Amino acid sequence: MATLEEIAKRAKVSRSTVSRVINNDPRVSDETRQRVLTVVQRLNYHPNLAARSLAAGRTRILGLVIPERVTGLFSDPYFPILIQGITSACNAHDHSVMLWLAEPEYERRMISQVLHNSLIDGVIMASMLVDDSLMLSLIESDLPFILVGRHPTNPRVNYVDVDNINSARELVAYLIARGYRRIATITGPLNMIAGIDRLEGYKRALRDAGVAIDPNLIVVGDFSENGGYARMQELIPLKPDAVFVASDAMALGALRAIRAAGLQVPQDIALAGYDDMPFAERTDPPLTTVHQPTYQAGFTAAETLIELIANPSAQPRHIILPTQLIVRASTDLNVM
Amino acid sequence: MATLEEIAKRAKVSRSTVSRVINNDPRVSDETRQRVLTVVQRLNYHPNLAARSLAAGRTRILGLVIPERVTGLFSDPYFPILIQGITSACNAHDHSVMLWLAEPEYERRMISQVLHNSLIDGVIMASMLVDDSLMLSLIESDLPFILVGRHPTNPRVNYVDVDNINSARELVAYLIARGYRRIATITGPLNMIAGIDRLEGYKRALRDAGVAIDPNLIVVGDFSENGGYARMQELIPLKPDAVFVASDAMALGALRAIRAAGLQVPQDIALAGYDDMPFAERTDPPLTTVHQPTYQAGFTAAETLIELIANPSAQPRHIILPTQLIVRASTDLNVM
DNA sequence: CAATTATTTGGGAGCGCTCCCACAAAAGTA
DNA sequence: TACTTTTGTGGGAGCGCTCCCAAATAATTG
Repeated sequence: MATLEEIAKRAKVSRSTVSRVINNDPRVSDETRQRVLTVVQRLNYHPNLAARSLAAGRTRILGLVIPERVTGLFSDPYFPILIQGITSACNAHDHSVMLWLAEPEYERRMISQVLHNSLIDGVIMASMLVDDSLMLSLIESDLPFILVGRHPTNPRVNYVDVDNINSARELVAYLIARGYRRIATITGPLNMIAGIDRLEGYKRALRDAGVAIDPNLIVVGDFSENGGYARMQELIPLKPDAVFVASDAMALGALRAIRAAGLQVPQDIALAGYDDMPFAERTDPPLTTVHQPTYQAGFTAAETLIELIANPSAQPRHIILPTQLIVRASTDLNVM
Repeated sequence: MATLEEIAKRAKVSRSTVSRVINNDPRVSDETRQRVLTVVQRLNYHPNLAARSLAAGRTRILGLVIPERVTGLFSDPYFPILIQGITSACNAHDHSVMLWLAEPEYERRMISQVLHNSLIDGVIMASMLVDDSLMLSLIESDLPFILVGRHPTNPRVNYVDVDNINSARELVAYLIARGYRRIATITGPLNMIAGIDRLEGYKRALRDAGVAIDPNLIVVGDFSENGGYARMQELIPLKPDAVFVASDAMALGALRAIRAAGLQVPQDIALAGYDDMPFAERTDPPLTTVHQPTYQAGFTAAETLIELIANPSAQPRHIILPTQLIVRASTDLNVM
């Protein structure tokens, strides 16, 4: 494998000049640049990233950390779509991605790998728990990082998120407007900010409309399909007329549970999810839900992180992406 | 951040000795080793990977390349599960993963990134096309790599796979044994080896049973749910009594198409998939399919690659993992 | 036209580690 | 006792790059 020095010799310039050329330093004459580039291409030269990293302290590699407490979480298409957005942005900005799935049994090792890695310029963390220990370590470290999903308390933490509270509120307000009154909810895990916020949105909608909040109609789920099935089974005897489920994956399970009980959606129970996963428009009946731009969130997170790496003293970024209420037949027979 | 030299000074030994300790070299006295380890822990020292890589030429990082031609391919849970297996093995062997989703528009750049990266010790490629250009480059390079999915022609290429031909044959043979005769198939893409092999298994089963192969009953799909829906619509007018769909994701689409046509599974058309994805047991009716150990495939691929890196002159590895026919109600009302 | 400034180039130092060789001390052998 | 072997340790060289400073050359200015 060719080295800088070889290219230099071949192009009859110094190591430094070649380095300038491959790093797009303007202080090189066009003539020399051209000569160097020719040799670079002829020898198919690529700089050694390890050496570059060692000398410059930058690698153009982003670390991506995804929790994996619930194995099923990762078979939800949310993360794959998010990853696509991230890798797209990385491709567009000539960066690469290192991936860690946070297996609890290796947590300590992973944390030190990520923090002391010296091979990544920054970290993207997706939907961690509010008290995640890696996140606490990151806050103390000086490694740039960004969350997908807001941090509830620390305003200095960068994040990309959607307005979970208001979008959930809007969805439940819609259910109320449709005439439903006994509205239950299956929440996400309440140690995840998305779970907390969507529940808060549910409560606000009821409060805004003067509908009493019945604690029995609030059951805590785990974002998994099987969890949705089980929680829905608990809700059915309480005879809600509508259920807001905090994720489409859980809604899928809830739908099965309703069917298994011999009830119909939306005639007996109206059902609404959250996420607008690709399958939501193909369920039977199609699922009313909140569209959130998952791919875009990944893309934006990566792009913002790259900016933050270039400019570490920048103001904290709190980016809120727009959502959209998607009404389908699971809450209204007349739609689609 | 601490360096080797600092630890050495603090522990009153040389740089070399510290290096030996952190690399588990036996040529250190227990006493010295203990003293060094104490300092290492007190200072929370972690070797700089870039420096190590530069000096030693090894990084303990594996590259993972996943095709992304069809965006939907990645929202199929197959890849997430595979990735879980890979990262698990990496965790167990103290390795890390760099991820590339092969976006066609960046193909050339990705190839050179992967090949000239000097930051990865080897590459895992998942279900590439048979003539993938990165794979061709890898064959010419001396970077160790392993495929998930066999290579049809080159016996020197390492792979982990299942016996797609025989498992598909077994499934179709089961359909024949159940009395179905007019058996159609929706294949995978025929530029992927899994697509080719599963079709071959289908043909062999028919041939073995002396059932004529009707080319009209063979339609080429793309492993996506929407593709399955569309291909099934084409098949319905041909009135097959059973359909072997080459992936569960496509089978999901096919199931919708059959329902949309007002037909019943399995009474009007029996349906069988392939993969045994988590959702297959939750469809209505549950889906007969072939279980393949996806997580295990990822785990084995990573582990084998790590071995190959340690021992580059090893014999090529062709690892076949076992599959299992899973019979559910979509082919037999009496089951489950 | 001399003096200043801008542009372009070269080479040394050093990033933090591993590998090799040298050497001292301890252990084994004739 | 003198020799070889084993065990443990230290230090130099160097991996391939970037960054800094100096020097040479070209362009600009009063």
